[in-house]
Amino acid sequence: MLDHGIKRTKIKELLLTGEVDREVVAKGWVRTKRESKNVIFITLNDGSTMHNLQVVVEPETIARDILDRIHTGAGLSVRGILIESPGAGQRVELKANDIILYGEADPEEYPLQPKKHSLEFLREKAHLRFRTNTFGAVTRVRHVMIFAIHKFFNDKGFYNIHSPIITGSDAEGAGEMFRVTILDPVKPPLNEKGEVDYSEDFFGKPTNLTVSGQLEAELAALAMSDVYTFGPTFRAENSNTSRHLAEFWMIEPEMAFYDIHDDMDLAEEMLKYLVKYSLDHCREDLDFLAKRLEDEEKNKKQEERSSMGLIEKLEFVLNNDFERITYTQAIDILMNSKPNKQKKFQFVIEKWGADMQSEHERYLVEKHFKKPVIITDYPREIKAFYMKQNADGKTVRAMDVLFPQIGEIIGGSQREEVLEKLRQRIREMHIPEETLWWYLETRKFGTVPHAGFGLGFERLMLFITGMGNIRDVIPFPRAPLNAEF
RNA sequence: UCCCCGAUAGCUCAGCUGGUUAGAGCGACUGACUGUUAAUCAGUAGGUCCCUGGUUCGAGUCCAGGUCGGGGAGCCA
Repeated sequence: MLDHGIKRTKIKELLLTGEVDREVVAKGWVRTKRESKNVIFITLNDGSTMHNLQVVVEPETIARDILDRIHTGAGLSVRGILIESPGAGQRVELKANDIILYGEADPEEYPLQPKKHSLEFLREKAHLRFRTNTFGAVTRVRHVMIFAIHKFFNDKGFYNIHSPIITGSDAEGAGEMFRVTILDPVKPPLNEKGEVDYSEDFFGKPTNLTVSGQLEAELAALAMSDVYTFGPTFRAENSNTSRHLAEFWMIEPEMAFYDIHDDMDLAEEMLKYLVKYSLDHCREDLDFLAKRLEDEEKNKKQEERSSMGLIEKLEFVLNNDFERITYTQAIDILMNSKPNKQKKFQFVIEKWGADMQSEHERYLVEKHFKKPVIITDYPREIKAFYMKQNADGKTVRAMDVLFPQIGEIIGGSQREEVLEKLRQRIREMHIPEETLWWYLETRKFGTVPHAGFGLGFERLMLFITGMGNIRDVIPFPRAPLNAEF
């Protein structure tokens, strides 16, 4: 678009290069306007950076009618000369010669006024919250993390696999699924028994949205060696927490010839890579989010305040090895812990085999080790059918990576590659074997040891940005009773 | 799904043991002033006190049910 006869330059570039005394065009949305007799200041943002461009207008140069209609939220194009700023606070500013007002924003109605808004309020305005500093920063960081994930795997020779979003198998066992159907919900076709006849449905059988791409990733890994998926994942659980979504994005690498230790090494290397990448490429946005978090912490009671700032927390993860312990060791630590002995835990650990609650995970990560912890070799009874069974007959080669505040950020395992052991586990868990025939054939033909894990992308985003609610790190969160926008 | 808390102006909130015209700050608007930085100062407008029912002479306030939101738990990533 050449509305002013000159190509538009993004604000990030205008501020970065700082080449003054040249004619440029900037486009964006008004954050604030300050008006006085001899000069008007318009603060413009176009999403390319946290920072705003200060547009300076001498009232007589621009039609009064236009100036009166510019308010917070309006969309404009400004042609002018980029000059050194005489004022403090910015190096350069744009002295306007011409302004095109694309769209007004009636200040009586526009919800985002130049003041602090609560995240809860902004969640209800998800269509406009991209225009706020906080959500703009989160959006930029989110993009950089998506890119870094692909770069990490690409540099290591992994292949990205698009696993299916609609699936005919409900054997993954990772949670409640969303049904996909074109049948009439009021009058579905029925069979002789009076049940819904899915042979009449689009796929000729019941289908759902995927809860995991892992099983398909395994198929690919058992030919391509190293693969990963990065796609949307759907869980129809009635989860109402700040850490769960009904629709989220998951990264699932799957590697042939990896054992559980290789798997852990990769998980740790990847998390550190992503943290470092964010510090190297999103520093301004992270500094802003750190400041935001700090201000928020000031309103908290002393004992609830976190001991580290956002940047320190990220650097801490980067500079320390994750603690690796077995489930058995974890249970020992917990059973001998003060809160357990004094019955301070809501769920007191009494014996080996108990499932760990988040209070226990939090104790290990935040109190005992004070750093990320990887727990391995869980009792087989509390883990999925596909996990590699240990020789002790009691445990499986699972690993969970636990992070402060968010808890489980990664769940993974070495996979059971021995056909008979896998079959036996499937039967014990009453999973219909025939629905997994294709999965089992990879163990029948050229099976090899392999491993993988799942990283919840929005959980990573929580950690990187320091945001407290998962609904604020994804543009349009889907959660129970919430599918607006 | 369970436990706890909340819903009052556009936003964030105050409103005592029920009492007559429901308040503040911010934002918006108007004016003054100013190379300003979420400017400053003065003024103006703005309310179905979430919904339904109940108790009462009288309900923003008390009770019951519901809806929505937040925190925690479970499920998990």
